[in-house]
Amino acid sequence: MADINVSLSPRPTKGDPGVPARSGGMGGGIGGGMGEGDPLVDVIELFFFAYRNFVSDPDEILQGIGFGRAHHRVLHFVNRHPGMRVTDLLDILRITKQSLGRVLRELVDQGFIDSRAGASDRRQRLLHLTPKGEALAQQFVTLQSHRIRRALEECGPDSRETARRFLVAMIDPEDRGPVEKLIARADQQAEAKTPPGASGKAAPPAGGSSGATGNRPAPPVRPAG
Amino acid sequence: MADINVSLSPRPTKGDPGVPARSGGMGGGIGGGMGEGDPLVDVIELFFFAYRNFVSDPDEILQGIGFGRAHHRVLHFVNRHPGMRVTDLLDILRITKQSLGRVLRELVDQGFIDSRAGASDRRQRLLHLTPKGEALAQQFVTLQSHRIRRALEECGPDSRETARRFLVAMIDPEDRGPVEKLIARADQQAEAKTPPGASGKAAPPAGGSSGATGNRPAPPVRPAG
DNA sequence: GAAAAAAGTCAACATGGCTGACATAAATGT
DNA sequence: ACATTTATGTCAGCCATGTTGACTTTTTTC
Repeated sequence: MADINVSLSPRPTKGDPGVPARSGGMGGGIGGGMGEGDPLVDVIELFFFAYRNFVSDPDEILQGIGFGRAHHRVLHFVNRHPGMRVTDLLDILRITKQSLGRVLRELVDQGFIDSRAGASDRRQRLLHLTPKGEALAQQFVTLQSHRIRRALEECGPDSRETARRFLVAMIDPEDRGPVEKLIARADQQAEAKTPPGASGKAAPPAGGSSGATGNRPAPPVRPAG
Repeated sequence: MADINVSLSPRPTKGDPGVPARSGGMGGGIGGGMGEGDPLVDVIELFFFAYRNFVSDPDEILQGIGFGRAHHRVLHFVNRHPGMRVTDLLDILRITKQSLGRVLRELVDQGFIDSRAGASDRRQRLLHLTPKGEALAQQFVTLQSHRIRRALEECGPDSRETARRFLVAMIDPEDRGPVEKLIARADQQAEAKTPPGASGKAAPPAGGSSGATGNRPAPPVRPAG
C-alpha cells in the first residue's frame, strides 16, 4: 500500500513516466545553496529521519503510561541532575514555567518525581527522581543507548568521537560551552555516585574539539523568552 | 539570569554545596545501562540539543509568515520531489491525511504549492512548488546547509562521510533502504534538472555504508498507522 | 522594610498531532 | 456495465504541548 516510491520511479500506477520533468525554472532549485559547494540536503534529511526514530523508542513506553515526550525530557534531565532546581530545568528545556508546570505536576503526583524545598534556600524546589522515576528514566536511557551503540559499532571504532564532535559542532556556538559543561557536570556527579570503577566511560575530550569548549562564566543555554 | 548552572556548581545561591549528593541508591542509576559498556548519555543529549538548534533556523523565518514546522517539512519534501503525490508525502512524513491536509491547504491557498491533477491518473494531485515556494524552500535549505557545512568543516575532512553513516545507522534498519533510495532519487532528479556540471556534489557512496542500502522492491518508510 | 527571586497557578490561545465519519472522482476488476 | 478500490479532501472534535499575561505566596537579599 503506497510505499515511499514517491511516484518518481517504480510506482507509475499506469504508464506514467514518473515525474513531469519540471519546467526548467531558474537554476539552483534544490541543491545546498547553488554555488556554495556541496548540497548537504542529504544530511538534512538524514538528520530528520534519524531524530524521528531516535525519539520514537521512548514514545512507545510513554504511550503505555499516558505520558508524552515532555515527560520524558523532564525525567531525563532530573535523572541526570538530581537535586536540580525548577529554574535550571527551565533553562535547559527552554520552555515556559507554565508548560513545565503541567508535566511536572503530573510526574510528582504520580510518584515519579520528588520535589523538596531546598535546605539553604527554601524558596527552591529541588527535584529528584523516586525509585519509580529512576527505573523509568533508566529504561529510556537504555533504549536510546542501544540505538546509539549499535549505530556507532556499525560505523567503526573512531566514529564515536567524530559523531560526538559533529553533534557538538551542530549546536549554536554560544551554547556549546554551556552544553558541554552541563554534560560534564552530570557525568562527574554520576561518577562520584557510582561504585568506583564501574563501567568504561571513554573520557570525552571536550577540550580539543572546536575551541568553544570554553570556560566562560557560564552563559546560559538561553531561556526561551 | 539563571544560567544553565543547574545548581550543581557555580550557582549556590547562598552557601549551598551544590547538590545533596544523592543517597546512594542501587548501582547503575545514570549510565548507559549499567554493565552494558559506555554510557552514551552524552550522545543522547548532544543529539537533543543539536537537533533543537537545527530546526530553530527555519523557525525564525516561519514565524514571520505565520507558518510552522509542519509547513517547512511539506515545502522541503515537495521541493525535493517535484510532482510527488499526496500519498507519497504522507508516507514520508508519517502523519495523517487530515494533519497534512491542513497545512497543505494553507500552502496551496497562499501560493507556495501548486497542486495539479495527474495526467495518467487523474485522481492524483501532483504537488509542485511555485516560484514563491521554491524561493522559501531554498532559504531553508541554505540555512540548514550552512549549519551543517560549518559543523563538518570544524570536524575535519572525513567527517562528512562518518556523520552521514552515523545518521544512517541511527535510522531503523528497515527504513534505511527506503530512506537512502528516497534521497538518491531526489538527488538524481535534481542532477537531471540542473545545468550539467553546476556545483560539486560529492557522490554519496550509498552502497558501501551499512549493507542495508538494499535493492529490495521498495518497502515503505512505514506510514503512520 | 522594600525589592527581587523562586515557584506555582489560572485563563486563554496556537500548533500540530490524532480518530471517526463521510464525500467525490477516477481507476480497476469481474 | 457495475461493484470495488484507490486517491484525495473535508468536517468535527479531542489531545499534547507549546505560548502570553496576570497574580499569589514564600523567602531571600539589599
